[in-house]
Amino acid sequence: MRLTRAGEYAIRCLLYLSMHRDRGIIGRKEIAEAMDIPAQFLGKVAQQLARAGIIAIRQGAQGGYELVTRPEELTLLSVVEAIDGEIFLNDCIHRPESCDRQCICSVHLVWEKARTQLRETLAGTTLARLAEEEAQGCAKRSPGP
Amino acid sequence: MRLTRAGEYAIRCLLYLSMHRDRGIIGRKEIAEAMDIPAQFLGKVAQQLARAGIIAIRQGAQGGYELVTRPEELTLLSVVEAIDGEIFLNDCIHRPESCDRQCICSVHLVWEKARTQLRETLAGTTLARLAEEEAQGCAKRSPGP
DNA sequence: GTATATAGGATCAATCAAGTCCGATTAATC
DNA sequence: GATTAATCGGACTTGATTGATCCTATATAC
Repeated sequence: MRLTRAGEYAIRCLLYLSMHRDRGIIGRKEIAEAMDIPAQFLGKVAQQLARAGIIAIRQGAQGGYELVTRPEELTLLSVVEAIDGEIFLNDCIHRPESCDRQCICSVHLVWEKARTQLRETLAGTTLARLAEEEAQGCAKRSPGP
Repeated sequence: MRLTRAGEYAIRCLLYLSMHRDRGIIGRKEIAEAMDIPAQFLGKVAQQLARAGIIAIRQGAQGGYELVTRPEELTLLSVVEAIDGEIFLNDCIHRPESCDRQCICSVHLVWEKARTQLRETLAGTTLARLAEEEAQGCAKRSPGP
């Protein structure tokens, strides 16, 4: 599973919104410029985030995006899966019907384990924590638990 | 990082070779038929495995492929990386120059951690163990340590 | 020398990623 | 209410990648 650009942009956008939550609605253009995201493309990404219930979109003048999920409850996993779909590492696990071989299952177990680990790692990281670490600056990082 | 078909075929091929190691050189056609791999495509995959020093290829009549790495020492990681290249989950980690943003590093740490976990899981699985589990049949699996 | 079998380069169709364009729509403001 | 600001959302483009297949060259057993 590869994190696409769209997924990366989604994380950046939400990071910005998390760090400026007190300001409410923030324009797409501001976010795009601050976080180096093509503005039009951000529009696409934002639509998906809105459909997933992560942000709210306000159209018209003074419109923009607003976080409607608490950053403490927003995990990287939900962000990535809202954009790129469910994480899977190979076709056979995602679509069992694409692989009718019965005896590769020992291999599948390994991939299943790897997938679970990956999802748990992403599920264990909240936007709130990322925003906090960003605010502290890059010099003072901690790898976290 | 997505396991490609080529990677899946490589694993199947090596699994077959591991389970029939005593027979030495085995023809491409036999492997292809037994493991449901397009024969021509297996040729491409085999070339990469040979370049990585995992198998030896014998041309000509009675030619075929032979395992030259001990299955006990052959890990899923080395197989996958021989075929699909080094595992990475996003561009920014693979090519740091593609992302000159300084303050996404807290995010990068998470991806780095996930990547390391994934590689360790794959590195902890040998072809020997997979072959053994295959031999025992699917009904009697154990998730492993 | 002939039959057998892989090597390796070229090619191809399908899919996907990443992004752009543009008319439609919505909302604030004068 | 007209204007202006801003996003929506579908169509489109471009480039890369995947998953093959075809064909000629080459190597080997017999």
